[in-house]
Amino acid sequence: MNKPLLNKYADQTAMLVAIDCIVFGFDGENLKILLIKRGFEPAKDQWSLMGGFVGKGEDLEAAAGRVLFELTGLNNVYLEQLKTYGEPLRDPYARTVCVAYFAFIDIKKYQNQLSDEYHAEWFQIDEAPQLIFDHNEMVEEARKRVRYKAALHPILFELLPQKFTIPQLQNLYEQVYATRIDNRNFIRKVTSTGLLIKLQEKDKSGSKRGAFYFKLDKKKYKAKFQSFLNFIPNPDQLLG
Amino acid sequence: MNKPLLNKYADQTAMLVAIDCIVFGFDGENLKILLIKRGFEPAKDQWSLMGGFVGKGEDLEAAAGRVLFELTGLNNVYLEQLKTYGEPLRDPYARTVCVAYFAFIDIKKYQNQLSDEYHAEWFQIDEAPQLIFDHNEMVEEARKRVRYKAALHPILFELLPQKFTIPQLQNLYEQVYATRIDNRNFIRKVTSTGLLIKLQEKDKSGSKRGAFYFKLDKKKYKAKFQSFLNFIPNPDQLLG
DNA sequence: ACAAAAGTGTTAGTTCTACACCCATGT
DNA sequence: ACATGGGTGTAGAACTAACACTTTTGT
Repeated sequence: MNKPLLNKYADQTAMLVAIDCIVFGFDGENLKILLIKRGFEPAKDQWSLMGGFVGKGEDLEAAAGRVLFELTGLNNVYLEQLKTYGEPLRDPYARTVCVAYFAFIDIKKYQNQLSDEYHAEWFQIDEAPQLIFDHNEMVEEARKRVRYKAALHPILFELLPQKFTIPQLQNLYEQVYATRIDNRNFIRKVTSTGLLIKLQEKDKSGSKRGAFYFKLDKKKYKAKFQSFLNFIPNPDQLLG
Repeated sequence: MNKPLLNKYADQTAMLVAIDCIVFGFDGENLKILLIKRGFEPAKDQWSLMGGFVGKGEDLEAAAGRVLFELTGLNNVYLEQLKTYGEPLRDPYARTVCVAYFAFIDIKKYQNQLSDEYHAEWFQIDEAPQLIFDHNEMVEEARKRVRYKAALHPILFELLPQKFTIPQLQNLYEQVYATRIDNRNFIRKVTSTGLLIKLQEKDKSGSKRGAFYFKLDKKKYKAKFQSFLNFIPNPDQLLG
């Protein structure tokens, strides 16, 4: 801005604004998050969420997208603003307000080599290390938000490849909610949404019989995304 | 912070951080929002949300609470972080990242005289004027969020006085969703939650017969706040 | 007596959950 | 032939939505 600051503005304290991303991935077995080894002080070499400062003329979501691209080489990642953290001492070095985003990526699209400079690693959520600043709290809130949202909306499809099987999908829900789901009821629910298109092809990697692949009906997915779908039985009990 | 900035930090652009509050109130008839006439440039004398800059050692939520207190004279207001807005040009005067909160207050507790310096006024939402910057967008998103959340959680009680009648409560839901609700089904739902304690006293202002007052069972309210309560029939259709 | 809002029950349809067996295939 | 995971059906319970009349009381 090249205008002179007005009185009301002039007295204010400017702060750094950062974004951090909680990146979730699913490898078919476990739900994971992507962490990096921080390359600079403070807290150099400690595990951390991937983040970065918001640039001068940069929008918040654009900053998150940029940071994700730097880390994963992926664009068009599912990205949602989680919450903004502004506790004055959260970053011991400078007053930094942090807008946290969570992201879902198809873990198989992740290009490990691209992120060598960050020493990025996937962790099972329960086995994740201690993180810097308030990042553990962010991860916890992101998990809660994901559980909340996925109980009502078909958000978890963003974690799967384009072709997936229903057992894979069920396993993903079971991971997210750390619970067992009855497969007959689950299949009935997901198919009754009309969101899935059955393919001829089968995935034989998981069993001898093989499981049919499905893909998302993109149009219906977009149309129904805001509907309450109720994938999870008794969700109340699982949201703690 | 009195340490020297590190390289990684030193190059970054500091920004102003503000909070804005979408303050909802309910007068028994209509759902309203509280707006002020902005007292300083830019956009002096235009209608605006109540807001303020985040102070040097101040937490975000504390800043929102402070601003609300300045405006209404009330403490312990229901306050929830909505979303953070950071479009680079959203404030034409200086790069300002804004953390928006929404608040619910019992409109009768509002002390009009305290806010004379802001020229605050209650507006029916549909009759609200054009607001500065991106504030109209914030109001729209807050309305959506309230509709979403109130369909599942007993949040709207925060808008009512301690004693309220079921017809008042129903009217509030009807205002929020701009819909008519069947009173028999509504009563059954709210009473079956166990959240209400019936008082002996009646409110005779609305009818000759009078309607019994109820109050919240605070313990159950806290315990059940996270449960999915489903107050609204077919909520999908109403959330647009 | 009547107007105006409060309060009360029932039924049919839908959805939810719990539950157990057969199927297809590779080895 | 058998082991492994994939896929299918049903019945009882719970919940939802649609629906209309009686009660109370101030005027």
